[in-house]
Amino acid sequence: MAKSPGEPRPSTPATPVSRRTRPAKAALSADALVSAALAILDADGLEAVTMRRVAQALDTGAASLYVYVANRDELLALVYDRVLGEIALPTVAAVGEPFPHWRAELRTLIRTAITVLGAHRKIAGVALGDVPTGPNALALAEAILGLLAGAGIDDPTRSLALDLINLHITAAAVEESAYADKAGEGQSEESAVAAMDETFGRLSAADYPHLVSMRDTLTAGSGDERDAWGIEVLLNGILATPAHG
Amino acid sequence: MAKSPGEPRPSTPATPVSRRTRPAKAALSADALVSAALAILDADGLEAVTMRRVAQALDTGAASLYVYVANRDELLALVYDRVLGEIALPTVAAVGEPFPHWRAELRTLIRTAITVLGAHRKIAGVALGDVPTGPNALALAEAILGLLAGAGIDDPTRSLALDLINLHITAAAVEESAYADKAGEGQSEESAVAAMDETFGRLSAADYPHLVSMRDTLTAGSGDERDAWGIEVLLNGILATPAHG
DNA sequence: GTTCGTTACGAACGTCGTTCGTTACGAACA
DNA sequence: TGTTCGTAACGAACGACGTTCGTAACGAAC
Repeated sequence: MAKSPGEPRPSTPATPVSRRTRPAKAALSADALVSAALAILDADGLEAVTMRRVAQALDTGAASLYVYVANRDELLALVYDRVLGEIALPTVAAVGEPFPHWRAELRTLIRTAITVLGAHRKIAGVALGDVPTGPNALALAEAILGLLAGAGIDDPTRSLALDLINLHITAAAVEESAYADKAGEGQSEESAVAAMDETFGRLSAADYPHLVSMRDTLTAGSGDERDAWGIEVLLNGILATPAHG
Repeated sequence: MAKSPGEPRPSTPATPVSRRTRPAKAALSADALVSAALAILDADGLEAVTMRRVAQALDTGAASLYVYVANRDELLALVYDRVLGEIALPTVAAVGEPFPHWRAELRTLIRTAITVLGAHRKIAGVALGDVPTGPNALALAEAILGLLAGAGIDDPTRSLALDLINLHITAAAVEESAYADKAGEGQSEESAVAAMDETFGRLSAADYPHLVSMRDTLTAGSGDERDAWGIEVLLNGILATPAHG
């Protein structure tokens, strides 16, 4: 990259070759930054999304990015909202109207959200804590609320349920992408399971009777099955637990 | 604390003043690193836990830490397990025996875990994805499994429930500490709520009917209430959702 | 008293996020 | 047409990061 830092700037440049000499250079914009950052994220992971790397992809310098984005965290928040935009949202009944298919729709929505977020490395981690308020985050929240309303759930319970569902989506997505990362890093999925199995095998049955007795069960089951079960637990639990319980 | 870096090492040191000249210097150890790291974590947050800073607290150089710890991530994993050790664990019935108080105990355990983890900044974030296998993490898992067994839940369901509960604990803890961080950063909790309220106030009722209609409800309720409700949802949902659905 | 393996550590490498002062541009105006 | 001027763009630099390397200091063993 940077050439030798020795020459401090030629006082009489032979050619005043500005970068603008290059003809068709797309204008910078926040959207362009997000696209570049997302591409790097998918290719090399969250920590590879550095300001320098994004700038390089856009054929410019890192300093130029700060015109469109306050800092790296803001850029990542924008990337997160862009990813949320990939989630297909159901059309939802109007306020006050029941919606019979709410359960199937909500199940699919949560599932899709986890899958989509999980497919983009650990980007979901940026949402843990920073209540996201991007347009796509709001649209997702609106859809979830609509489906819960269609189920006839009252306002206070719906508010709690929205938070819980959002929390579960982001957490499950982070976990899912963490697994995928590990599988891609060299160790196969099987070797990861084997390592876990070995950890349990080493445990003393006196200290950890339940863990040892469940050794086989703990490492069984695919991630998809666990995801699906978790969603059912959430839905069943929400229906069974009115606020002020 | 390094002195001025100007002199590159005197060829004939007037005093061969080694750091060992200092008399009572506690010996380094992994435990000492973890203690120092935890103190910095609590005082200044996760990102302040740098190798240099930990070394400084131990009156040594950053390079010395790598004798006891492979890298920063491993140190953070150790810190995480240390924090898990603060969680009071219930004594649990033997395998096969029912345990009538399982629900109250499990509720308290989950609540305590979230509170303890949440009290140590965003340390819980290091556990999202990296299935923790430290001694305290195993003990916590054993306790949860024991309580679930006391409830008479079958093996496959218990395995799924353990994962789900762990996921919820870590996610809820991260969120809780994120709130606390924000409150400590200057903006009070009220101003954070006010900002959120304003965000909702700006929304068009045509685009986000449910969000707008629930504006008041969404910002109501304390974090503790939300936590408690989430735990009930989990417990009710687990009971209502046997594996193989 | 000398050797030897281990622990400790200063210095350095490459990278990061971010800021600063300056340059180059294109539209507005004379 | 010629000039001005706000702003986008950028190279260089700052301070800090994780980590590695070669060397120095130590305690134990002989």
